[in-house]
Amino acid sequence: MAVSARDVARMAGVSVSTVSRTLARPDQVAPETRDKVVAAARALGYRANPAARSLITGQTGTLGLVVPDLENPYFTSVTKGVQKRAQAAGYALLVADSDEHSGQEAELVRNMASRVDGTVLCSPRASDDVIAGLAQEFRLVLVNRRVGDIPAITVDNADGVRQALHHLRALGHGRVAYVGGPRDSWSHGERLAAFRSIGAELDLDLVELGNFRPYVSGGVAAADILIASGATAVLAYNDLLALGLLERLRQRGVRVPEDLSVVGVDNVPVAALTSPALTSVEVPRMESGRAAVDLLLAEVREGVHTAGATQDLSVQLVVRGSTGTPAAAGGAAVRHPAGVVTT
Amino acid sequence: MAVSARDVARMAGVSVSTVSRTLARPDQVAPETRDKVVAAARALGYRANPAARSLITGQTGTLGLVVPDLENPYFTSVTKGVQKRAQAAGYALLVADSDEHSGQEAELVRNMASRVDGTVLCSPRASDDVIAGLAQEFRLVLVNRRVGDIPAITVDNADGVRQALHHLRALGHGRVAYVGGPRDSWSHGERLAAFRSIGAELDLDLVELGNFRPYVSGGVAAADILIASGATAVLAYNDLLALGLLERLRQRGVRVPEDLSVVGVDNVPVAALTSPALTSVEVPRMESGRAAVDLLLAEVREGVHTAGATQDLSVQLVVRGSTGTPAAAGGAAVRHPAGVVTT
DNA sequence: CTGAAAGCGCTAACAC
DNA sequence: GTGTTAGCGCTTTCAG
Repeated sequence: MAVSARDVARMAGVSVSTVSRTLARPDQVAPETRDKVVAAARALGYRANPAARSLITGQTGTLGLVVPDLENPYFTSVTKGVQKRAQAAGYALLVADSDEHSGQEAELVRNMASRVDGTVLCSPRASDDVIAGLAQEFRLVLVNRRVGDIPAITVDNADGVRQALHHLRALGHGRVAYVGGPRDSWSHGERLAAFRSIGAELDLDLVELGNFRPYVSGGVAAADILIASGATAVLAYNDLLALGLLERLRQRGVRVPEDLSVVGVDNVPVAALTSPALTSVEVPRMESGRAAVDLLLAEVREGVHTAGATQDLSVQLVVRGSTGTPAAAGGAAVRHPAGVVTT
Repeated sequence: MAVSARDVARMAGVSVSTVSRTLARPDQVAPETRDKVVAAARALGYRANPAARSLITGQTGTLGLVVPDLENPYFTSVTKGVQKRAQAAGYALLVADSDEHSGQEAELVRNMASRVDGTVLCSPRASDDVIAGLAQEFRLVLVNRRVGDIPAITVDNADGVRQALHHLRALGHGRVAYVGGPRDSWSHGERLAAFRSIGAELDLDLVELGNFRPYVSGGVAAADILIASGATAVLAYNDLLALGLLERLRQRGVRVPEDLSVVGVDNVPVAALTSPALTSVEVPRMESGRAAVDLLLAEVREGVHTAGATQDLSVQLVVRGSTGTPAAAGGAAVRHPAGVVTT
């Protein structure tokens, strides 16, 4: 067994409660007593047993995180952000992966609930009802999802789509496609809605290609449909999909950006590495994680449900090689001169 | 407060110990009592408090994982493997990231030690002494590191390098460079040693380019030195480095694979997405994580230190577009006809 | 300022 | 088969 407070107490010649008090509120203890205790604790390498502490305080000193897929570089970054912030605040981090399976999310949250002081639920695919139920039972912060007034961190999806479409429009594209993500993804819903409304505003000829799994393979699957659609530009739900598109387009001999322009979302690190490099809407990945932890800790510490405390982070289009002016090929001619400011 | 065993006991009309027993060893309880208890537990949504349980059993039902960098796709995959296996075994997973800082590793392990039943320490950069000390104090399984007879999962680095060099040799390359990873990385040491010995065996003209941080930026930094070295082929410590090489080589107008062949290690998913796609030594990423958990659980369950229980996983070169026969350009002529079998 | 006492929720002997 | 008892290691009143 590890060294306990009793060992420290014995060595320092004080009682267990003094040991506890010394570590919790050093100022309420006589300086010399404190020194003795601290010395003994250090000598023995004492670390308070978190289980025993939890039992009495009701706090675990641990936070939870549930993501759809750890291998998706977007979630990887969010995870890193959450981890760093939690660590900085002295909290440990429990991580679970739902494998893009909406049914598992609630179960995972429930499983970790008794081990954590609060949970960050990132990009959940579960229904509003399920999430609302969870939030009622446990301390929850959502990322990339809005459900009632549950505290949440989101990004300005509509603005990202706006930047992308204005950019494509400015380049002269007339017919633009959207390769959708998971049907149950809230972000997908937001992006699709923005695609429709902003595309209409810009008088763009829109084509929706359907829903695809948010992996490279999804993009590969969507590419042929895209080619057949006659669009000269495409916005993908995320970079993984866009990367899959790029891959298959190359196979099919469709040149990017000469024949077709591609824009992704997330600006994951690998987007810069393909050739041509992928143009993408950068979203603050780590920052979302950090902000979520801040929200969670604010609640934990104040013990209150800071209802409605949310944050909508801004995004920024990063233009790289994969967007360009439509060529003669299958391309629509430039119908409107470029002149739209893309902020 | 959540519902406790006492609530269940009261509702079922039994004692607390019967509740506990019913959940732990249902067969040692009368069927009808069991039914009552189970019904009550379900009705109340009872979940045993893990802190209270830990306190008495000394087990936490949680495993720990420490990696150098969550954003490195290699570690991401290991993490996913660890998470999946832990989850499958009914364990929660605590994750910490040392940010490639060797000094932090011991601290992170210590911090989580009291919250977990054991820790997977992946690719640690710390010294043997530090790690040996840690292992003496806590239950530890190493990944990509061998220290004494601490249980460990490794991959056959020498064989990977062998496959890569034989492949390059078969293609006719005579002068081959190695772009090293972190000096403190055990895998780097293994790969470098194999590069030297196998390179010598093959009568290759070897050039060592030094140590670089295992990121894309490291590869970018190494590329110019590589070009100046006159090598016609290069093996990089890992794919991130290789990707950085590819990026900078393109900028410099060096054609891959015509002028220079590049081989990476890990075969991370993005290796397939560049053009030309990266040839890489595939290592079992998730599998390493799963195997590590299996080792850990074996110890936890048997309570014994299965000293020396280790596993060396095999690897496999994946040949893609980025390796080819050296061209006239800066290239050494084919000095030995290709004829080496690359297994 | 410090110690004694009570108990967090659970499990594990030990009786019955 | 089931209840009673005694803690696990810690924090926290409450006395002194």
